[in-house]
Amino acid sequence: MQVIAGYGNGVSIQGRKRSVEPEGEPARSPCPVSCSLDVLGDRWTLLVVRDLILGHSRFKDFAASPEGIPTNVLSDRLDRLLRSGIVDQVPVEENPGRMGYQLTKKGQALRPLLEAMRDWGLAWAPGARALRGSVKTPRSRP
Amino acid sequence: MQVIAGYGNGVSIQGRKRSVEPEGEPARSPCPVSCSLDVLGDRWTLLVVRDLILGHSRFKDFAASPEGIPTNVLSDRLDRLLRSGIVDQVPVEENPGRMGYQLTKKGQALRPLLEAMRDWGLAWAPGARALRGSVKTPRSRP
DNA sequence: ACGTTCACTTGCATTTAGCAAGTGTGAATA
DNA sequence: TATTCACACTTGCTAAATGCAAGTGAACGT
Repeated sequence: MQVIAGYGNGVSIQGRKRSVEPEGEPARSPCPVSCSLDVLGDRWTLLVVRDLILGHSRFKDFAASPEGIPTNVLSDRLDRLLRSGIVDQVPVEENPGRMGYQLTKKGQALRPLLEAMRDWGLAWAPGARALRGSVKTPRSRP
Repeated sequence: MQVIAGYGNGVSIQGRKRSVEPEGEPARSPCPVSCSLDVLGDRWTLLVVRDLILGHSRFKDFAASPEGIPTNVLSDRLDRLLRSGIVDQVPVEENPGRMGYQLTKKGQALRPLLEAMRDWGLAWAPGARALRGSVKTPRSRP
């Protein structure tokens, strides 16, 4: 489901802005870990968040990431991220009328989680290695 | 696939110890976040790790968690966790001959990740609330 | 005006999740 | 010893999600 051009909430600009309806499924339990996994628990969602943290903002950029997310899955994940308030849409600077994605406050709050995941991966996952342009822990300037 | 009684690695004790063969799929990319998600990226795996951190060690305990993991999925996740070296099996203390699960060092290293997930859930997930016996940040004694 | 890029959608085969029921072994009980 | 019970799974089946290739239409560049 993805209403493209409609009245009501999520006013469309040239058939590009998705309508953002609140959300779907009920939580499996009140456990905060479980609730987080209800939103983030799959193989792709956090990779999109990673890309957003790295500064990517457009569909093609997410699709071009080395893991190769299928476009229908990407479309679905962006939709969920919008509905759960982790990202929102803004007109692309160099090209208004085209929409890009960015993290909301709620989404930016995922940075420590991504960093923990990166750290564990570096320490314990066999094939992982530090990458140019990977998520960095912010440091106070010297 | 789950060899129950066999010679070779993973010597069985009364048909309860799973054979632990290295692992399956190749990494999607060398990104440490992606590599972590290759192992942890689904709706159940980290809930099992949470239970292990909470001190649970047996199949029935995981199965009894409020999220209600199906037993076939639980079986599969324990298998993967074993193969990826995040948990191992030990005889249950009060009842040797019965096997329980526990975190390895690699698995214990997931604690910061779980804590980050708990923190984000508490701060941003609608239905989340702190639970008795939930994952706690260890504090230095006063 | 025309072709290209972009952001998706659609169709379809394969895989995984979810549910209920069944199986074999060890432990407890009669 | 025979029965029952609990436990740790497995099996079978349906529904949903994933993965891949191809298609669509608005926007952009020329």
